[in-house]
Amino acid sequence: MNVGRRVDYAVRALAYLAGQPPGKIISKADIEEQQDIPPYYLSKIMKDLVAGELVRSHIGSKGGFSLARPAGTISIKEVYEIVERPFTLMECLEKREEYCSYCSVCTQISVWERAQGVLANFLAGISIDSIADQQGLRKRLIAVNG
Amino acid sequence: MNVGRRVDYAVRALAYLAGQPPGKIISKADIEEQQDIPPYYLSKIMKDLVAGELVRSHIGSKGGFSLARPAGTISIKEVYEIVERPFTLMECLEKREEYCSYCSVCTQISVWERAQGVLANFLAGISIDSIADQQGLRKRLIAVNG
DNA sequence: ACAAAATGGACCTAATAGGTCTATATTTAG
DNA sequence: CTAAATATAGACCTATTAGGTCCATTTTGT
Repeated sequence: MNVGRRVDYAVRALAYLAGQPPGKIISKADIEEQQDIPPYYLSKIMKDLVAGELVRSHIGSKGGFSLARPAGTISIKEVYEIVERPFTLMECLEKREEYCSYCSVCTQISVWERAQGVLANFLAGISIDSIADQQGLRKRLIAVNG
Repeated sequence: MNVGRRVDYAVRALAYLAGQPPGKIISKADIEEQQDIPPYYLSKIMKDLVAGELVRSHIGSKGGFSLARPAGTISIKEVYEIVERPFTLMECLEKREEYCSYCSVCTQISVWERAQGVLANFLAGISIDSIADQQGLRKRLIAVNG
C-alpha cells in the first residue's frame, strides 16, 4: 500500500476537472500549471485515468481532457486503484500462498483483511466532487498569501 | 505507509511470545524456527521491539525475550509504529509544507487525515493477545496438512 | 573458562517511486 | 493543405528502500 505522489497528482487533476463547467475540455498544460504537477509525469497519470475510464481524452489542437463521469460518482478508492494497482494493505491479501505459505493458518491475516476493508470503505465513500477545485492550487495559495 | 514483512514478522514474534506462559523466556532461535522468520532479519526487528519497550531482552546463556507488557495492552498500531516509523498514510500528513507547499490550501488533505484516523483507530483496537499463537506457524501448518 | 545467548553495525541486491525526454499520431485553425 | 497544438507511447535515468545476510562484540549462566 503506497499512497504517494501518483495518487496525489491524479486526485489534483481530477479535482481540477471537476471544478470546471461540465464537459469543458482542459488541456494537460493547463492542469500542470494550475495544479503544479510535473509535466511529463502527468502524461502517464492521465493515460491511466483515460484507460480507467474516469477521464475522456480529446486529441489534437484544442484538445485536452474532461471527466468521463459525474464527479459525484468517482470515488477516491477508485482513483487509487486505477493509478496505483490493487488496493491492498498487505501483499499477502492479494497473492495469498504465493506470497506467504502460512496463509491458511495465519493468526493475523484477518486483522489486515478487516483493516483494509475499513479503509476501502471509507475511501469509497469520498467522491471527487467533494474536493473539486475551481481555481487550482497555485491560485489558491496566492489568494491566501495575499 | 508500508505494511510489509517487517511488520508481519514483528507481529508473528509478538504473537508467539504472547502464546507462551507469561514471563517465560524464549530465545530468538526458537522464534525464528517456530515462526519461520529469517534469522538475521529477526535480530533487527527484536532490537526495535526492545527499544520500543514492547519486549524485554535477556542477554547471555539461557537468554532470550519475553513480553514487557500484558499482550492485551499491546496494539497492532503500536507495533507498526515501533518497527516501521510513524503511522502515516501520506507523507504530507507528517511533513506538511516541507513535503508539499500547498498544504494550507489543499482540498484533499483532510480526506487522507480522516482515512488515516479511521485506520489507526481500527488497528489501535486490535491487541496482540487476540492473535496469540502458542504453537507457531510451522506446527500449525503441519497440523492442518496432516 | 566456556558456551549460549543478545547487540551493534556493516554490507549487499532487486525493486520501485518519481521524474525526464523524444518520437509519433491526431485534430483543428487558418 | 499546411502548420500548430495537442495527446500517446514508450524508453530511460536516479535515489531510496525493503528485505536480507554476515560477523565481531558483549553479557551471562553453568
